[in-house]
Amino acid sequence: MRIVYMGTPEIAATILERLLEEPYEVVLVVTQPDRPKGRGNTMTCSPVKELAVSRGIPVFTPEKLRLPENVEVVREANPDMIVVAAFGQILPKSVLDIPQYGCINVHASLLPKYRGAAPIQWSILDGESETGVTIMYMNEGLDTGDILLQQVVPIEDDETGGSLHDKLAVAGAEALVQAIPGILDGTLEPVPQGEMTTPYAKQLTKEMGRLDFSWDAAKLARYVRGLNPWPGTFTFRDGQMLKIWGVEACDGWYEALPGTVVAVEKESFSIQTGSGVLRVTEVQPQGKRRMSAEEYLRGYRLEKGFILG
RNA sequence: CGCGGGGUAGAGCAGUCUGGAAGCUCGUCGGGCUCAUAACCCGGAGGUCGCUGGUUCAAAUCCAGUCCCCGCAA
Repeated sequence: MRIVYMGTPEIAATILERLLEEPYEVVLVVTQPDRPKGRGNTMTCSPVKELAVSRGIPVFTPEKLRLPENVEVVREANPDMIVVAAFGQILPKSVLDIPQYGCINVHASLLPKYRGAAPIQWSILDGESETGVTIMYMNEGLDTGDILLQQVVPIEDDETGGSLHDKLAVAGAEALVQAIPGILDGTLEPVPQGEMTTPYAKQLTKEMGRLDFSWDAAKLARYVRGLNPWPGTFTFRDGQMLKIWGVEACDGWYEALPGTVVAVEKESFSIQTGSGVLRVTEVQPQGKRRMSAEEYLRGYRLEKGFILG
């Protein structure tokens, strides 16, 4: 069977790598064009492109897939099935109609929950106790196609966006290769999605990581975990950014404004929030590397009563 | 050449502008106090100040180059 694979970031590369272990023929990989990235703005290619190139698979990087000449490239690959995972572009109907077995999408949530760009992190931010992956047919909506297969993944208490991302990448890859035979022989029954019960999992931004200490400590802790490692959470101290990487939500209340440092111990310091206290255990000062709160406190003395934010 | 911060004892920082004997907090080692301690007191070890070259009587500090780490923006 001929497959055209479309995907861009790390999670899509993990899934592609697993797919390549199966006896299908991945004839073309479609991914986002190289972009200037990081310090120095060096041109960087997507993880999916990197993998495809290393395996000698043809790569197509259209700026806009929906342009007719680009659709034609996909058609000429003559795919029996198109597999899409975090591609980053909407597929026009002209592409959806190409393969006889349809366009299959791997999505990192239990649809219809968390349609959108960042389902993994939002499930943590919202305090969900479980999430999962969905294999579905694609249609013209945004993550609205009929469901073929789902797999639940629990969210641990110390789960971070990064750790959950890795788990869902593996789960998604396994679910995909498990689903494909059932799709081919028609034994996997597509089930329409219900109404979405969560807000759209909109794209994450750096600004989302700015901690508002008037929130309750539990929510702040979820943000610190969910936005780790990207985009990360931060506050300010004397105008300098201070990234917050490790925290613990505690009960307790001090007579102090949210954002006030209410306790400084050997290995941590605590901040008053709108409700409860946030105990900080790992930070990163601007221009410095990540370090434990213990290390931080040795050099950057912090006094009780100091206000962050 | 996108903008910017930084590399100083095992760790985290100050000192650099205004060159002139290497400092702070913690750890570590030894001793003391204590019923006891992660607490307190006394004492010690540990650094070619990222690397290379230059200026100078003298460079962590000034100049040039180079390697590495990080933040922002995209």
